[in-house]
Amino acid sequence: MIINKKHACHEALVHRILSLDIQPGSTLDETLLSEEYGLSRTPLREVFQKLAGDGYLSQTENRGTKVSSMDLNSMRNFFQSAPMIYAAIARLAAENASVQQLDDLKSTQLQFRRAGEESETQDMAMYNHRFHHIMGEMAGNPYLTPSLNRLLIDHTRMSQMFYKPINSKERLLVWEACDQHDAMIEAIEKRDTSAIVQLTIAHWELSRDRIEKFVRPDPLDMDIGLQEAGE
Amino acid sequence: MIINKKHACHEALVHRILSLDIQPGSTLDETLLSEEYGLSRTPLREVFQKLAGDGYLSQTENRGTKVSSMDLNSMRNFFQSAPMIYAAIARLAAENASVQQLDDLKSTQLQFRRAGEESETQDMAMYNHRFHHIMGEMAGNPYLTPSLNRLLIDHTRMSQMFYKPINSKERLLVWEACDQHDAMIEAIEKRDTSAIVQLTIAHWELSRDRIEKFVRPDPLDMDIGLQEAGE
DNA sequence: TATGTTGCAATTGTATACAATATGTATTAT
DNA sequence: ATAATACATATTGTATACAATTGCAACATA
Repeated sequence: MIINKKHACHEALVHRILSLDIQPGSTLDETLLSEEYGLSRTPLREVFQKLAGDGYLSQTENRGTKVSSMDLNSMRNFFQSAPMIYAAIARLAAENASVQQLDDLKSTQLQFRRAGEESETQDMAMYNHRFHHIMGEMAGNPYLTPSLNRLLIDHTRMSQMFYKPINSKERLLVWEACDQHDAMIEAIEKRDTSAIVQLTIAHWELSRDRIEKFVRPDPLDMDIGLQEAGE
Repeated sequence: MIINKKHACHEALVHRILSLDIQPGSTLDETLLSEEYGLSRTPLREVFQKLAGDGYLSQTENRGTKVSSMDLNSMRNFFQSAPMIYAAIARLAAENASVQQLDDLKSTQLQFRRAGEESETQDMAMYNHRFHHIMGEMAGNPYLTPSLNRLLIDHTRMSQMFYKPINSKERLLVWEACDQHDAMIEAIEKRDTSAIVQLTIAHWELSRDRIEKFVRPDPLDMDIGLQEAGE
């Protein structure tokens, strides 16, 4: 293997956290995981420290390590700050993106679209995550990327929570989001800052509406609703 | 002692980095520091990991730990993103501050002013740092605070670099900044969001102008300048 | 002289044993 | 029966020995 066990463990944990395989708020067992990934507790703890620094985990002294929780309060904060950061990152990305980064973004977008065609919702969420993570790298602003990455963690986890089962109507929205990615790539290539900001806001609103729609779905048929209320 | 050696080491390193006692870009010796702070390499490395996660240090695999550098590029990024984050944090702080946090802020401001009266520039920079750090806690937005705290690290370090020797004219600006702090406290107390944003922008511009003034000072007397150029 | 190879010293990374702290359970006293 | 204490167990934190990697320098070779 090219990369070492520590990296493998790090990547695996990131994936498991983003995919909600390990639920928000659940505590991690050092001994168990160290055996699972074939390393001793010392390097595993270092992985924990790094993941905690990146916002995946939260550590309490003498009381172990938990996966960062997602309560109502953090969701409120999320919706409050995401648009600003996303827009700022997008503008900087368009200004500073290198060709390698653009290639990286394009190939990620290809994989994202392919996952969409095959309805691999889990993969989609991951490639979407990577897409926006690369945008952060393009921006290259070490003061903003930490915020972006923390937002992305919870954005991806919400995706997993909220739009796992896709019905036929919602599929259209997925393709719209996918097309927006393509448009964003084009805007970055042209260094069109106003276009990328516009697109990013539209992209955000689409995502937000989907989440909102899931949280507050169309009400049931009145008759049924009243019957249930009167039971 | 109340807190343990690990915390003490963490605090000490933070102080030494912010005060430029350890210069940006310099590498840290694990063995040396572990002896200095009386702990073994394992917990010291954990301190390193945490400080790296917070942006104080940067680690490269198999190649040790360095204090985060401050080059021209990072300064550009700093000036680009600081106002946005500061303003957003200030608004949220005014909306969400608790009474304990306000008390904390007030006592920090008292210490800041006292340090100013005694011309303890080092202490001033530290209390100023804490002042704005508390504002971040007041905002209570885990997606924005990491960016704020990264900005504050370099903002404080720039203060140390740039306005160490204070001349009589610049003293007035210091008092202006100090008064702005008081006004900010008042605005937070009144939950006056538009006032706090205004004040924060003014506060930022004052700080920025001082740094700019230092980087690009008033030119020398023309005669002298021409003589030197013709030598 | 420039380049590449080999070996040594220094530094970083990992495993494991041990210490400290927390948690759960049983026992005792009221 | 309940509360408090003490003990046992599990988990986290630290020290240290050992392994792996890097960087440097001396040497050889083209």
